[in-house]
Amino acid sequence: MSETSTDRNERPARLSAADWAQGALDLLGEQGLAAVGVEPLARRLGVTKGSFYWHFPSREALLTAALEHWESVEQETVFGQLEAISDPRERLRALFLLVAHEAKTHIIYSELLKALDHPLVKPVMERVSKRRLDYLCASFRQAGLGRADAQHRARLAYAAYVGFLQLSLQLHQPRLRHDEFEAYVEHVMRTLIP
Amino acid sequence: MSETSTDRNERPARLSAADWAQGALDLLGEQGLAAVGVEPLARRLGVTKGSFYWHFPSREALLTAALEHWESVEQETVFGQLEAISDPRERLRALFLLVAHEAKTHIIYSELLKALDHPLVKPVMERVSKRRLDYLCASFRQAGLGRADAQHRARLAYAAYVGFLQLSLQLHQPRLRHDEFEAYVEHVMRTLIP
DNA sequence: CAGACACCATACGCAGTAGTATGGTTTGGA
DNA sequence: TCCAAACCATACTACTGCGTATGGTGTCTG
Repeated sequence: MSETSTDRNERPARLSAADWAQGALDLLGEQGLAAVGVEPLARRLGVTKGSFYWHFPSREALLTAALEHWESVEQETVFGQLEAISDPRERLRALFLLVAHEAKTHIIYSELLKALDHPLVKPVMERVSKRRLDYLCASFRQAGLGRADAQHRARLAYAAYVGFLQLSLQLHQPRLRHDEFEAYVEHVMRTLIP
Repeated sequence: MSETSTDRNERPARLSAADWAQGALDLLGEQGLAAVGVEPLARRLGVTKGSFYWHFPSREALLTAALEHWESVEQETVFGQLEAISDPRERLRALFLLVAHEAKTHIIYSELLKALDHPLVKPVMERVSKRRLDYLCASFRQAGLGRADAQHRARLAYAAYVGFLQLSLQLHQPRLRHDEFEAYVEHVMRTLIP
């Protein structure tokens, strides 16, 4: 991510605005939005906030940049691989499996979900959630459901996704074993995919 | 809640520990756990923190008391009314409808869900969530599902509940109109109740 | 009526964070 | 080589929150 770093590994590296934004996203995924502060992040990156305020005018600007970057990456990450699959049922299955094997994007999504009261987060999440919901709804329609049913089923499936994230990532729940988890995903797909 | 208040209305009231705990829950439901601070809450109650530290030794103690109170009330509020219904399918329907018409308990539950990283919150939520999940699982079993299916269906239903809370309470989502909302609940029940 | 106790205000110390000001160091290019 | 820009450190101010110390006011009781 950082072109300005030495070939070696770490220490004597100059930072770019993108490095700060990426660091913010890392911290966000690990400890939540509240933990994304200027000084903590600076310590983490091995510099002081004197560096930060050269790249960004404020903490808000950092969050804006980080969220913007996440939102753009999120698009292709989640939906990019699914465009190829033509059969809607198979595509829904693939989507469930993709989402189930928790990637980094989902961790960040989960943390952002917990920070929906923040004015910078809300509009981003509204856009992302709406896109996903619409995609789900369209897929369920293609799978044969009627207009209203598809909408409701999409909402249900998406709520299940969100709830699963919270319960499994945050609460460390009985921490499903791998096979048990696969069985759960199978059950969900059988239940929700027409 | 406060026995020590004047018959009139507000101002010249002495506070009890229970008043502080209730105030903490109110604030928690409105602005999240992070907003439950000693001084902010004191301002809200029209006193200073000098009062607070007479009733509680620390902020932690306040949170502990508030969570304890919430957990005990939560029990009867959610499950109390359902014990009466014998038919498992009808009981599940009633549960869905009860939960769907968002009460105050669910708002607090939702906020606590966003604060699961907090050491005082996690054990409480683990207990509450486990009780609810077990209850759901047992009901699905009584409704005819096998052992594994009941467990998975319970997990799915509970995830849908959690996700619905986050999406509808936090994100103000297209903000379902009343009839549309009822239709959604109907769809969920048709889909999830065997 | 006079303590005694419950409840509260005021004032303080300490720590953490946002943001500013300013000067120092490194780097690339003329 | 030398300058200018990019990058960073240090040292501040201001604010907010937790917790403590201490003294004040209302109320109940003997």
